[in-house]
Amino acid sequence: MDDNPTRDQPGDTTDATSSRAVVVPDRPALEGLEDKWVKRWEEDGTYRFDRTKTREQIYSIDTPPPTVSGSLHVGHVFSYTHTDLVARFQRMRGKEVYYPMGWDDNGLPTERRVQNYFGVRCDPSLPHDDDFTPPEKPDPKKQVPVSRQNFIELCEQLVEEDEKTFEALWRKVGLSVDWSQTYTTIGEAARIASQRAFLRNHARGEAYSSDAPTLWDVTFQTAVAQAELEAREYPGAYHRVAFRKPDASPVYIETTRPELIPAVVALIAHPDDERYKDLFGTTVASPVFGVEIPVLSHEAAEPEKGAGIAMCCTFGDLTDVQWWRELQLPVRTVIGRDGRLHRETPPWLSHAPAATAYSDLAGKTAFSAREAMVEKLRESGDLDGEPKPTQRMANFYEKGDKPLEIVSTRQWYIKNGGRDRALRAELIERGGEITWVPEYMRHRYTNWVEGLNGDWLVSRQRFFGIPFPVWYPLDADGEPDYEHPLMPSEDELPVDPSSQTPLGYDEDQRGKPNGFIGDPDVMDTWATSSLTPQIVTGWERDEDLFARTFPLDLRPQAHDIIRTWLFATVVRAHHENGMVPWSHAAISGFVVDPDRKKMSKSKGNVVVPIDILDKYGADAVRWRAALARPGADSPFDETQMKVGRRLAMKVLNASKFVLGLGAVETSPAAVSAPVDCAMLGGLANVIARATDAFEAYDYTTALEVTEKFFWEFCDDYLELVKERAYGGRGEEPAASAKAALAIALDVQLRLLAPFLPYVTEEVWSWWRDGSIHRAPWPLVSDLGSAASSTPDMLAAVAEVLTGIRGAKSQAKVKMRAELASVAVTGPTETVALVEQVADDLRAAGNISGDLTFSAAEGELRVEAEIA
RNA sequence: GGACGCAUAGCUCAGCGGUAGAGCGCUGCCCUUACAAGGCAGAUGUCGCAGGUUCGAUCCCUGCUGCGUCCACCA
Repeated sequence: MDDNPTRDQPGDTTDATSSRAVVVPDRPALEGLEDKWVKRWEEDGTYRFDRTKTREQIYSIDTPPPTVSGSLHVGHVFSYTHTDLVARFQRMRGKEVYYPMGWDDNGLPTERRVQNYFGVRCDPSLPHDDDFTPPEKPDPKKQVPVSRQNFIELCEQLVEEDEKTFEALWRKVGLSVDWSQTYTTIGEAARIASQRAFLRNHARGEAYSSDAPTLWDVTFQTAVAQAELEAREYPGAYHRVAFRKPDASPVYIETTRPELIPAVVALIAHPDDERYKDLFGTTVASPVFGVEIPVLSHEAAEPEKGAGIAMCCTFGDLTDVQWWRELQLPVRTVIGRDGRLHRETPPWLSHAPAATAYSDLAGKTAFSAREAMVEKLRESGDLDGEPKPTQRMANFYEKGDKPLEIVSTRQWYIKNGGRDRALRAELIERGGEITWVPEYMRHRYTNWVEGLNGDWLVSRQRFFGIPFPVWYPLDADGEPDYEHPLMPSEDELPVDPSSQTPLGYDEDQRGKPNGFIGDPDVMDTWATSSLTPQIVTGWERDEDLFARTFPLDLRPQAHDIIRTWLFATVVRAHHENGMVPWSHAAISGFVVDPDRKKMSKSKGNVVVPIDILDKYGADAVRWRAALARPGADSPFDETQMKVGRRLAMKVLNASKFVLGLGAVETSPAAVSAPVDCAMLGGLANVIARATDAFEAYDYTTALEVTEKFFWEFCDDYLELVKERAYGGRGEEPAASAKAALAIALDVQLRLLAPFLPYVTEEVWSWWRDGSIHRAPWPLVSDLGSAASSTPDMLAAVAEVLTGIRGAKSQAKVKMRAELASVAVTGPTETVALVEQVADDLRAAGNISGDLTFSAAEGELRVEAEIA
């Protein structure tokens, strides 16, 4: 590893000061600090991970890989800053911080961006074109079809550009990431890890394939998982429809999906429902098609809903799936993967007049088929009244805009406790092993796991993703044998079954009888990102690194993906490692717009981070981010950035002043004046409180405590000791003030360093060697005996100062105005404390006449007379 | 419908058994030799509602109301 001097743990800071020239600029400025230090930190390897450290010395972070196909908004900047605050604190506490960065470039969002950006679409049937160049001007209406491989190449090309932009932004924000430790979710390490973990899941029986009803997005033509669902309002209408008993009398059901009447397999009511008890076991005829349908009973039927008796189709909703499974009903599928009714007439409708009726629906989308069906029901007299419009909730794929259908397909699943009580209990217990920040976020996890209704569907019928390392043998008829998949050994990974062959087969046997086919599916992006702990720590790739970093210390992420990313990650580590992958989960809130609405591109309320960073500076933006407590949503208010900027400016100016006095000696032994000791006593409390807060991941309190002290330090203490520090009352009193100033500055810079990495580093460079970000976090013991046990003294003196300033403000004179007399009265003890600082007060208040102190009833009072 | 969170100054938020706090904003003053993209000073509240516990409740308990988030809800 490198042997850069900045890497040395400090200890060199104390002797560095004496031998080194202190260079304080005349006009310190915030402008240019970011470029300067980003460059220096890179050159010096300030945040480079030292892998010689042991697990106990290391603090490791499972950073969320941002989706590079999207754009970063202020919310990202805030939450990544939160992680960086913790990283910087831990680093200064002496931990070697393992802080990598990943890019999530895998999956559907990238595909969509590539389609729009280049004006292409993937057609897997096309051969690869070596010389392909995308159209110069992408035409969204006429996307050029390209082969799967060309498409993936374009994905990789675009993603690389995006990643550079993202990295530049993160560097500017000041993330103390080790930029030599990056990964992508489509990169080789991720591909190998994903396939290896899958092979092991499969070998242990945790992954299986199954041909079963699946939630299906007809736009993207892929299966989706429960975790990717979003319930949305969707306009529909109740249709009251008659099924006919053998005597032709009607049994009315209500449905919002009359187009599924050709797919009805049963009518179902609750077993205790008196209205339908007599019908159980009999059959009725479906309207229009006249198919004979059994009437059955099932507990899941709800008497209050609709007519109390439901038509069960394969498949309209998840209740249908339950009935179909539990009542062992036949499959009568009419909706295909493209969301249209099958073009061929289904066998159970092959008789006249059903076939004729169906031919009018064949090939139509669900929407048009519904209209056509309603017309037929009207004609046949089976529609009772008019359809009643309603807003119903329907499941959507979170990225899609058409309601999901349920289609029977073969898919890969990973067991997640959704169908196994014992596993579910184990996973809930794993959630309990994690320290949640904030604590109440654990409920989101528990709730989700308790509500699971099936295993985790991990296969997607897409292109830009990690393929399943699976082939299937074909029988003599060319039919795949899904029960006996062919899998590679781990040392062959990564494999692409569409271009590589399984052991014992030749490429020319692909797709031939007695040959093989590759599994065409890719893994869902969560199936890869659920392995980020393993990917970043070098699981099965770099056992040495793995031993030093796994399980990790921290998983930072937002609350909306607890059910997806966090839970999936726990599932994988539980299966593979038998433990939770990290000890802490820190959950960030969102940045919302001033109306408390979540920022989203479609609402047009997204704030672009680079503009804010350029305008106020990274330190200011980080300061604002730090005020958002873990888990709490935070409204974006640009005016608050100004406050952060002012703090950063104040750090520069106050430092310039202190160091300009020549106050650079930080020996506590030189501090003798009681008020100096009192100030350091207050600072000792601040160190203790900020440290405790940071240890508990409460960076907000750490900042508040530190910042409050800093402003008081500037407004009161600096003003108070200015004259004395200039040497107005002799050398020893001046030396005490200067030492106290230098110590306080040194400590406060370090306390502020995680929040304001740029200004603190800048000031540090004026008088210290090495990076402040590798300096040790301050300890109360650094202040030695100089910190007095009466920090109240400074507060009392500040109150008198305020009284003096108030008198001048009221008299509308300038603050330097001379005072003829000042009388301080109040509680005996407080007055006694203040009296010890009489000389400083006299100088700070420019009191030329009497300054008297006397005990009196009531609060501390200051009477001042203008000269 | 379920879970969780929130409700304190105009705004954003601290506080959490003992006389209500900060920053922003607002008002006034000050070109002060660290700082005018500044400094100083000042005003501002039935601490959501109703009960209970307590000598005492913004704080603890119960209920309610409102807001937010996640989940469930397709007959």
